[in-house]
Amino acid sequence: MDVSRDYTIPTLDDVARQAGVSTATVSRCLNGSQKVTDKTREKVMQAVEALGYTPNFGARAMAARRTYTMGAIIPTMENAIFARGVQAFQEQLHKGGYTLLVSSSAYRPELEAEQVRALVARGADALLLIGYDRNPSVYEHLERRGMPYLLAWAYNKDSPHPAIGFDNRASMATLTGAVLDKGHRDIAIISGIVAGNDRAAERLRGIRECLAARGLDPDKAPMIETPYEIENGANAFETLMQADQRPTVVMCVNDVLAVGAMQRARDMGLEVPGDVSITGFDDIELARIVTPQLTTVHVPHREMGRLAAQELMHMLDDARPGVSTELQSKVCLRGSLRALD
Amino acid sequence: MDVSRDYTIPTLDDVARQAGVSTATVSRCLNGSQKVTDKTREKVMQAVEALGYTPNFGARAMAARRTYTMGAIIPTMENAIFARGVQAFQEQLHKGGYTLLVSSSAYRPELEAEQVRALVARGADALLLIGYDRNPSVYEHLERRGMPYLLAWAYNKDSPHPAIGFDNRASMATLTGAVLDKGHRDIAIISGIVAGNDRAAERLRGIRECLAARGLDPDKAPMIETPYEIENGANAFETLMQADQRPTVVMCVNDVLAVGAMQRARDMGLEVPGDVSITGFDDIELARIVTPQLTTVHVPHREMGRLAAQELMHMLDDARPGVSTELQSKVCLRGSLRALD
DNA sequence: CATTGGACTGTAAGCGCTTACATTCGATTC
DNA sequence: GAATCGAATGTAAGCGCTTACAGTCCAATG
Repeated sequence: MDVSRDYTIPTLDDVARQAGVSTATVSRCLNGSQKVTDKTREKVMQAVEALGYTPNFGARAMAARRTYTMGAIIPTMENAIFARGVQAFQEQLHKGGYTLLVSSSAYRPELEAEQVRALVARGADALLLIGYDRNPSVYEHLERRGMPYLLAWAYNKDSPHPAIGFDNRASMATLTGAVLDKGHRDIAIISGIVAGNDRAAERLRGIRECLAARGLDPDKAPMIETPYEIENGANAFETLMQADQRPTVVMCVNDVLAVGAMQRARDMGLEVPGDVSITGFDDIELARIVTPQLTTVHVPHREMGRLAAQELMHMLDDARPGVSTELQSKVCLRGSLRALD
Repeated sequence: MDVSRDYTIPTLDDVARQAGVSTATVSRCLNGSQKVTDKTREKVMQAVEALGYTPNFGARAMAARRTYTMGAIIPTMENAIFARGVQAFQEQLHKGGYTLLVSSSAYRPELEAEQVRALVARGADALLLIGYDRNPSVYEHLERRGMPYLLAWAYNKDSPHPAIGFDNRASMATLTGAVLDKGHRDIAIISGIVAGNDRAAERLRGIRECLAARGLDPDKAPMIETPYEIENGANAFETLMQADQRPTVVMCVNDVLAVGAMQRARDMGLEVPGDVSITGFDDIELARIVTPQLTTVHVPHREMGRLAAQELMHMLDDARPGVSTELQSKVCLRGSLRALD
């Protein structure tokens, strides 16, 4: 008798023995196959209950070669940029009987590649990734194993990769237009790190193109590039405001940076929007919590998440390639942006 | 020739064949065993590279009966209450070579039980859970399989379960004392749902006990119990402020509710803290972002996460039961609480 | 009553990996 | 040069599950 452990993890065999049937029958019960008598099913379920049996996921995955698990790799969990979208993604998956595994790449490309491998290794049936820019070897790895994937938070009609998102460049251009319409000409920019981040890059481009189209020189607009953190937004703002010619508006490439800017403005004793206007992008929850509320671009996060889940499940069910979808964003004018007289 | 798929997922066997060695040798290379010649190792690594091989996690878990994966089940990912702690938890685990799997129970006990099973099934070596209150069957299930676990965000010296956290009741009592010291006597309370949530329950108790100790009747303090959502905090605040005798301070059981309250105060045209003071609990990032900054209780989230990871890894390494640790919280007096004249 | 067919159940072959144990191979020692 | 021994490598037995295929059973049929 083995004394070292007085507990045993019950297996399918244990259940089968206890119920007096074969393992195949137990498996069939557990997987909702019709070909089981009610009487048998009941016996089995009782045994399962009595033993406190839970199927071993790894074994099941290996035998069935299907896990009903989706993987998602997002650049960050620390700030809320992706929270709502992922939440909706997961809710929709849940309805379809799928489980979601999320991991974060901290905006580091090599980490993303590692996470992809990890999720693939864990048997994810398909993957959700953010944006287009990444090492080609990642796409290669995915192709090589025939792993279905979908990109989100970006849309580029010229790309071969299936994606569901919106046009970051055009959205930001629209917002910039609105800022110019308010009479602003001295614009400063706080951007996220552009390398390996097409969303940030496209948004920045959107501002510059709009400025150029309106006859302003984009290169004249002071710009700071900094990682997506509230604190960084605050520091960047402070630096920008120390220039000889202060900007009348600071446009941030996302809400997190913008909130940091607002915070520092307050700490510096500057009124928003009286002394300086501030804009963001994403319309995360924070945008409405700050005082004044933040002018930003609303992204249909929830819908994007939901549709991404649907598309991925269809791809799997029908074994067909992914289809891209473009969603619309919307500029939200709120208190942080004022009209110049 | 199989035409239906032109890709094949390489296996250990493929690598072994390509490298001209046995699967055992390949496995040894991959798992860092010393017993391999440098020459052999090199051959193997080349084959791995050439084939783009990634080990199948499920198979590995099954064979090795160890996954180097920890599971954590937190009540919510949607608001940031647990974000920093979990982040630190995961960083520390990473240093020890562990991977973290997180899932959220949405404050629903039955869902938590399901998640526990799911993580166990996925082969988690150990689990991190939040607080004490849960269905006994969960603890039973854990015991039965000999699954190591640790509780966090709460500490109760009388409980048999290993935990790492702080005394929610005493912390809240201290804050309440500070509020009373400022001259407040008309206190209203916004609490989270207490059922199945010992943290909320203890915090509430902390307020009531402090009031009683100071000769005030706890039952006189208006109280609203509502789920942890900004919006709910806002609504509760509005309701409380419609009473005949307005409170001079609204104490919230966590920062999320408090931020909601502040938001609604602003929308109702009430000055904080001029017209009404507001306090929170947790000291999440938001607490410093709102204007005025929130008076709250600082919880050592990061340290808690880090220590939890260490303890769990030690439990696994030494195959020993968990040890409880109590951490200290600290009241942070900030702009949202004013002294009554 | 023998035959047939359909519905359920059982048998057993893997899924891709780790690892105890057996084997081989050199180098060292006498 | 034979014996010895430790290190490197190979062999093969599972880990817990699903599922193709085979087998069984019983009611319906002739």
